[in-house]
Amino acid sequence: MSAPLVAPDSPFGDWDGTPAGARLLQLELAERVVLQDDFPVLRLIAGVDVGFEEGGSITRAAAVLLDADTLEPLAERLVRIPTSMPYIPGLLSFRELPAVLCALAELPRVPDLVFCDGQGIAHPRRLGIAAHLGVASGLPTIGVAKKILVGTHAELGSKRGDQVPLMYRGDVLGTVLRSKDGVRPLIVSPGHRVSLASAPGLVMACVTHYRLPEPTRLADRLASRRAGYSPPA
DNA sequence: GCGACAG
DNA sequence: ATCTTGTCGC
Repeated sequence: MSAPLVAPDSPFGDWDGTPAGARLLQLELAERVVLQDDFPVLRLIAGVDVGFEEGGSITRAAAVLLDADTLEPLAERLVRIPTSMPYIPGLLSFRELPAVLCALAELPRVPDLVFCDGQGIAHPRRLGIAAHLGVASGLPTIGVAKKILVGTHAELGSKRGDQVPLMYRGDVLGTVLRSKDGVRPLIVSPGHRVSLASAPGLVMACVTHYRLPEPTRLADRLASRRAGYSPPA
């Protein structure tokens, strides 16, 4: 048998490398997103996030595996890869996904659900990095962003747990969620194999004493190489 | 044409 | 995201 000539399984298939091509690919991949809950068991949750070194030339992706019930970290992995694309609003996954997939693959076990820093379907073409990660990995994912990319929403209460739908062009694309009293709300949207209705609850179940849920909070600490422990108990 | 714009 | 000390506020 002949050895495969070329088959570098890029997470972007046959992308031509241009921003225009990336947008077209997003439209195709968005059709594969499943917005129904599909995770029979929920024992392991992973959190992923990205950071940079050397003024941006090196991309650092962190993946943390936690026990879904106790939220105790079971394992964490960090990968460093040369940055291949600049940040372009709406095309974030093309810059960060390669590194994220590597870090996720390094985990000792496959998670039942993945929390990703950034938007899920709350995106111009319904394919934020969390949704793209879900379609690319096949895993259930939820996007947990700190800011809105697109969409508007009604006024939000100031107490922990308060939430209002994020609207965009007549559709509900996510939930603006107050994870703690008085803090800036989180923008939660389904990535893949998770419904719009259950995403907020899944995120709140992972919030302890901080604004960010444990999965992405720990991954964020690792990716941004910020040390620090978690005092209050 | 003029802004807005995840990380 | 990242560059960076102290400072205002709950």
